[in-house]
Amino acid sequence: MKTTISQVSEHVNQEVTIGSWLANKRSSGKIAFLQLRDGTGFIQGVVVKAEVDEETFQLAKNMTQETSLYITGTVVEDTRSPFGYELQVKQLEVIHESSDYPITPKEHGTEFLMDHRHLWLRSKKQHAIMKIRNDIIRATYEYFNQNGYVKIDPPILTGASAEGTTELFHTKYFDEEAYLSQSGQLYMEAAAMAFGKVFSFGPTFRAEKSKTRRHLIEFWMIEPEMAFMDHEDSLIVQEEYVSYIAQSVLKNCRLELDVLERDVSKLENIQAPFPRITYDDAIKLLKEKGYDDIEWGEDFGAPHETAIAESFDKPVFITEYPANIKAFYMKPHPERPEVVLCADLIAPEGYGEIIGGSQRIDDLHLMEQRYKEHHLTGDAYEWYLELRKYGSVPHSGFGLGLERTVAWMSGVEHVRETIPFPRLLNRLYP
RNA sequence: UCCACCGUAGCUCAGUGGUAGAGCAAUCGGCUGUUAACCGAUCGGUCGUAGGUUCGAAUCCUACCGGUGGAGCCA
Repeated sequence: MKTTISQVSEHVNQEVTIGSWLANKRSSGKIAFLQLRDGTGFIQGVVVKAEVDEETFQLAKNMTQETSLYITGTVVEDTRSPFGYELQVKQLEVIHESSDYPITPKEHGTEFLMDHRHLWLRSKKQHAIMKIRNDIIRATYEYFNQNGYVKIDPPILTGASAEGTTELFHTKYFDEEAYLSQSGQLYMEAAAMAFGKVFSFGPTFRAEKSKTRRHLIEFWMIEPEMAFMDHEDSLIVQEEYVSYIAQSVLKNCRLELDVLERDVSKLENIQAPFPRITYDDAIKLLKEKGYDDIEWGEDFGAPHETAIAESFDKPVFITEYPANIKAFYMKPHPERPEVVLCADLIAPEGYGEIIGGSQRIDDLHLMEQRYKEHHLTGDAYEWYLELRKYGSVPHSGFGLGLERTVAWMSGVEHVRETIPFPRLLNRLYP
């Protein structure tokens, strides 16, 4: 009977056939251990010389790394196996013999692994990270669908940008100039006015020459936008959603977290509500901690964010930033117009900013004033202004960076391992 | 873009002025419970590129190319 490694627990003491690849092997004169993978998991096949014909045993002994094969044997429970099960092999059928597979069981450097990303994805740790990524995406759809959101897909080719400050990728749109989307937000605001509560999930592109463990040139963002919800309502959605993801990963990815040696107590702690600190108090906190390289009105650097996050045992919201260091569309605080109704969610353990969100300006005249201040002119922005003209309502939204979230949940050091084929500074291949 | 460090065998690295090394991988042999298995043998190099100093350069100097870590910017 054909099955997969993930299904073997349902076939104990039965004979099964599994299409698989040889990840590694060990052998002695009379027994061979085949470490097999099939995409759904990893299992060990045991080939005992006395129990198979000579040809099969020789085949097992000489099999090369990453050879593809159909393996037939009896599923047995065995406590010596990390998966709880083993395959007592009866028969081997090689599909394709691999030779000189470059990624060996020993250590490799970053450049070599990145050059072989198409093969690196096969290894156990990368496999675990991608499974966690998949579960976070699945949990995202589940959470927003359960809470009455409609998934809306903003365009990737755009004629305008949400935040003019960051560098954009330029491209030709026939005879016009176009940009690759760096955020779907403006379109999601239009969608919220049509569907109430919406969310998007898609790639975004930033032509920033960033070179840190938290940056990718191409990354995926989840951007909910909610009509009739103010800043406070939005924070509640954010902490509920992030908690939902964390608990989902804990429930569905135990094996993967184990492979990654993730300290699960850190994930168990991700439960709403999250602590909040205003920008004003964050500045005070930093001063108390001895940081004298920042003044009110300046944005936090990575070390500042980490220092603030270290003061809390959960992710923390930093709220109400000065208006002049934030995006033009953010709504000013009603009593303090020098700050805006926004929040960044900072993850613990140095994973940095996971979410940026705000209540949006809903007043036409104020938005027109912001347009003037930011020199936003031309047709590209006209439609966005119209959203404030035809039944404008209070609304809020946020953007969650998927790769940073995956890195955080998985406990991996660098976001380049959290996307199948990362686009980095100076890396467009494979 | 700036700062720091690194480019030596397929991979990970040692070698700091006097004949190019180890472990892993690969190939051959041994081993009945291995967990990055182990033991023996074999194979494997224009020391990133170009120039300079020197009797002699992987080693010292200059430039360039590539990489890694960090900063800024951001999710």
